[in-house]
Amino acid sequence: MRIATWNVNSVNARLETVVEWFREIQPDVACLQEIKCVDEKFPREPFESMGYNIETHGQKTYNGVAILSKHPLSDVTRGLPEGDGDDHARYIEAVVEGPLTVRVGAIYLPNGNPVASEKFPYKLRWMERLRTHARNLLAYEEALVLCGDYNVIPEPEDAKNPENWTGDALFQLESRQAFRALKNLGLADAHEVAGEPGGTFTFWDYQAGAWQRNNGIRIDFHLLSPQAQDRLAGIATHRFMREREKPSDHVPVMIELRV
DNA sequence: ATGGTAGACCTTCTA
Repeated sequence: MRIATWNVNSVNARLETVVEWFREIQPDVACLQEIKCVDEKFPREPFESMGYNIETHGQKTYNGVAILSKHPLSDVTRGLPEGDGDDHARYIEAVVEGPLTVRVGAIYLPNGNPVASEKFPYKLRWMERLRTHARNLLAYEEALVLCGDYNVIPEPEDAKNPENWTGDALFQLESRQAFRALKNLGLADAHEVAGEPGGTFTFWDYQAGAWQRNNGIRIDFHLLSPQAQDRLAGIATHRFMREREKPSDHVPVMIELRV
C-alpha cells in the first residue's frame, strides 16, 4: 500500500499538475499540505472521479491540509489536541481501512521564521503538542504514519549548503532537538529505515535558481510506528515533479508498506 | 551584501 505526502503550494493553482500526478501514480493515500483554500473550495470532482475519498482541514490563503484515499477513511480528526487559540489548519488524521489498516496523520508544521519573532516559539509549542499526541497514538500499537512537511532540516546532510541555513528556524538547534525527541518516542524516519542516501532533497526554493543548482533541503518525511516500520518496502522521492510546468517548490515523497 | 519567485489578495503576508 502506497502512502504519499506532498506540499502542493495551493491545490487550485496547481490543479492540472496535481491531477496529472494522481493519474500517473495512483497512490492509495496522499496527504496534501498548503492547499490554501477553505473546505468548500477544494476541487473535489477530479479526484472523486478517480475514486478518491477526500477529507480536508482547509484555511483561506494559508496552510490547509487534506487526506485523499482510495480506501474508506474513518475516525477523522482535525487539528492537534490542546489547540486553544490556534487557528492554523495544519493537521488532519484518519484511519485508512485498506488492505492494511493504517492510521495516517498529515502534518504541515509551522515554518517558524524569523527566529526572533513570535513565530519561532509557536513552532516549538506546536512540535511539543505533536509529540504529546504522537505518544498517545503510539500507545495503540498500530501501524501509524505521520507524514508531511515538517519544516525541519534534521542533519547537515539534509541540505546542499547547510551553512546557508544557520540562523534559519528550519535548522535551529531547538527545532532539530524537538524533531529528534519526536523520533525518540519510537517513530522512525522511513528515509533512514530504507537506507536512502544523503542529498535526497524534497524542497527547492523558487528563488535564486535553487533548483538549477540543486540547492535543496529534505524537510518532507514519513515517520513510522514500529508496526509500520516492519512493513516498509520502499520509499521514492518524485524529483521529476520539480521539472514540470508550474511546479510546487516541494516534490511528492511516497512510501510503500507491505500488506 | 543583495535580491531573487510564487501564491493569495487588496497592497502586504507567508514561505
